[in-house]
Amino acid sequence: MKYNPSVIEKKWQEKWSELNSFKAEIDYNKPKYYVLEMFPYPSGAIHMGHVRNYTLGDLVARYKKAQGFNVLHPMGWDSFGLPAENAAIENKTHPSKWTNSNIQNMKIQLKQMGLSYDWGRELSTCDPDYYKFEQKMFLDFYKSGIAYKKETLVNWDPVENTVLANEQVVDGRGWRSGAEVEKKKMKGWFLKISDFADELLNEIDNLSGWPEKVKTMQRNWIGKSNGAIIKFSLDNSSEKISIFTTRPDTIFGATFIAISPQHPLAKKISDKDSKADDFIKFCEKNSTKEADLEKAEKYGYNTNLTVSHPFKKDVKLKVFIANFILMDYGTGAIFGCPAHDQRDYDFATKYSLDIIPVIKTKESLPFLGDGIHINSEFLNGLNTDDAIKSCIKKLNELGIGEEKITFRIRDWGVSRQRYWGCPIPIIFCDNCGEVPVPEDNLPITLPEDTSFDISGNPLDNHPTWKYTQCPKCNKNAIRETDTFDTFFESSWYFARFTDLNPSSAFTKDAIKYWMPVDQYIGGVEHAVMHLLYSRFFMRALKHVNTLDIEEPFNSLQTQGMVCHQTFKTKDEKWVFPNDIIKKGNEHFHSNTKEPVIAGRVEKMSKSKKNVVDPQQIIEEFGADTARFFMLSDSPPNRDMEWSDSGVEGSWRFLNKLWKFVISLPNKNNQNKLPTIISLQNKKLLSVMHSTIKDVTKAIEEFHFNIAVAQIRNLFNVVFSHKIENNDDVKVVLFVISRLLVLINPMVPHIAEELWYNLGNKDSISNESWPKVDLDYIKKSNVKIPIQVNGKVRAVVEVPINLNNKDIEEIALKEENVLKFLNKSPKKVIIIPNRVVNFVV
RNA sequence: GCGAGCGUGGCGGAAUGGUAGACGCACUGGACUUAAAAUCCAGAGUCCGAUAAGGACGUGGGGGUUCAAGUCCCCCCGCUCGUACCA
Repeated sequence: MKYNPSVIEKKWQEKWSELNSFKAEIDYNKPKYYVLEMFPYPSGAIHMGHVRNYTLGDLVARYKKAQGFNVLHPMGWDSFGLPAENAAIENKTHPSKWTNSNIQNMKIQLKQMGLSYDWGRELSTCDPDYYKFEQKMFLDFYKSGIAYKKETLVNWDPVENTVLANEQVVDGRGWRSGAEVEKKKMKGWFLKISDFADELLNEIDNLSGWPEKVKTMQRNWIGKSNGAIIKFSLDNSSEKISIFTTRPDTIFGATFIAISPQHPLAKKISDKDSKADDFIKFCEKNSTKEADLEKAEKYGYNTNLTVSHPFKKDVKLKVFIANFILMDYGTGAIFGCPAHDQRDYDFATKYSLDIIPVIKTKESLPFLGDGIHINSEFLNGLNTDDAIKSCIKKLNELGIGEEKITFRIRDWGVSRQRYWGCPIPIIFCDNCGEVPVPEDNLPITLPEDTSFDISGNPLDNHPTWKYTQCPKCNKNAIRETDTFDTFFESSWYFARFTDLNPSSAFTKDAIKYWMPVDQYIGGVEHAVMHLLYSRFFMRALKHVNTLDIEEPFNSLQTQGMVCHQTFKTKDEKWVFPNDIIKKGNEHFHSNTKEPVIAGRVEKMSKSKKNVVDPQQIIEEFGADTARFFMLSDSPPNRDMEWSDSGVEGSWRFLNKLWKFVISLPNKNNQNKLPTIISLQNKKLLSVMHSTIKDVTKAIEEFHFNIAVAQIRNLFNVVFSHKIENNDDVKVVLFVISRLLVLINPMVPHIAEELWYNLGNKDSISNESWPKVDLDYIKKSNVKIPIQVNGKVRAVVEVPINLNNKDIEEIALKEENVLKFLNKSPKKVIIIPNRVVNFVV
């Protein structure tokens, strides 16, 4: 019988489906475990990133099931978003049609991977039955003040008359039109994540199951800073400029003021000063991307206005409008202290402004460290901390400033001027203003007859959709034509999975039983935004009494990218790996036979053509091989390289395992060990028990590649085990059956089939995780390296826990040790059972 | 620019501060075969040495802490992710 994955994989997928093997139901007698992988955007077909993500999740789900947990493992579709709209424009297919056919296709592919999902809980965010609930959530947020409208800057394509996503801005130009992008002010809906900033920050400390790097990134993103507001009086005016600073102690080193081009004062100035207006317009010719803004050269415009120094009335500071000051941070204005800030220093040098050191230092300026203050009147002689306190006290006394905490995090703009998203349930009435849509009228669904030919927002362009009556006064009114950011949908889908109840978003019992998600798995690229928005959303829903959850994800694992070698022809054209023929170390194009240059290993991307289609791998080798390779090569949190030879290695291993099990004799009872166990059998059992221990540990620690290595190692030992009598057979059957249980979460189809071949009636998916017998692992001897000056000169095997004196004696009998130990050692370091080091 | 992470043989990667390179891939030799593939057995970081014993070197680069550093600290280089309207 040959290993034929296409037959057995289909067989077991059907069986699991028939038996409802992975259906999750509340069971108060069992501990629950909720495993979730980030749901995919239905782009058309699954790619290797999905295969990796879902293989990791499936391993956890199946492992936890074997551990006796009641496992919830659902899957759905993050189906609103920009690509559907682009497809509509390019291929003239309606977003809903395109999206749903993608979903169908991808669902078939996911099923072929043999993932243990409870498909009864499938959801799709573009379904009105899903998004109707978030319209209600938005109305609750609106009524409680969490949602509000404000003006913001967007990327505007003046040719297409449309708002561009940052992604659609390439080198400052619209991706389709090529027109220079402008910043445009536009009103949009925002959620007050800033009200929750402090709580979101503090609670990071309690996310013990999260990677430190993600927590650090979130802390930095929220960016709490303690500082002060200082009000500067504008000369010859009653106007004041409020600035925010984290270093009020350097106030005597202030030599200029800089305000954002979007600052209200900048606008006032530009009304009277056409050059200022030109400068502001110049600043607006940049994308809204932070990286672009920061990398752009720093410019300032001297407004010729001055302010007085708050503590030295005769000192005048020039007021600049500067392109690097963000209106969204602090107050949109700063004072510049060139001596102690790099950016201020660069700016002052460029515009020949004074540089006044106020902290004593021998180092060159700008000096960014702490120290004793000079040139600072009442702050002289103080260190930084004391000077900050002292300065704030004085500001308070004079009524010109105060202590202030600001956050870097900005409120979440949820408005998108697009069709393929959830409509925002607000109506604008000339009489009544903003009016929320009455809950009885939800959901507000998208019109199906939409044209994507005209530029701009299709909902706004639609001939009838936006026209309606005001729910309050019944007069003609207009609907909000913005739709939600798709992060809105992904901020609560995990809670919705606990119960797809048609009448309410959540049910109390299901939430209480299943939430929070015990293990969430997805790409690092979501480390901040999606994960932070989800944490915020839970709190916002709690605030409006919809849910009683704070932290949605108990434990988080982030996976690395799937990479592959790139290939280029001589004339710099990318070539698909599929079209490559390898001869020795050289590569050739399969059609043209021309030599091809092998490039770097990079993240799989369509543009570089270094993609391998999972579908093809599954067809050629089966899902188990694909899954096994995904797990075996790299630890989950690191990037991995997809290699053909690696896949073949996995394929070979599964074949070897198959042949070995199929050819075993006397497969009747795998649970009976012989009454007397021979030494060689004892050794095998010992390896098995330490493997169970190590595999369990590796899985718990998310080091799946180590788990794979341990299992392979156990198999190598069984494989070379001498089978000479019936006792040996019994032991090998005992070991191999447990090996199958260990490997089942990785390669469930072959594990099921071999389990069945061993004579088992029940599915291996219902089998519990093998237990470790520590008696088999106990060691009597231990190998200890003997070092001289930290270099290993011999290794001795001694009884475990042997006393230091005896170990030293044995060590000193080693010839090679004595060779390097020409005088008596200065010091002897003995770490019991570990190491002996003679220091000469 | 800023924030975060990563860097170990030819390659993917193992290593509670305690024998660096587990396991796998590629490779080499052997068995089987008319031959090849597949499979099985064995070898292997680099250099010196004899193919041995043994030694020197070796975890991106430079410095430091320690009896002992891939692991801890400082500086630098390279790559990757995020940077708020891609998901």
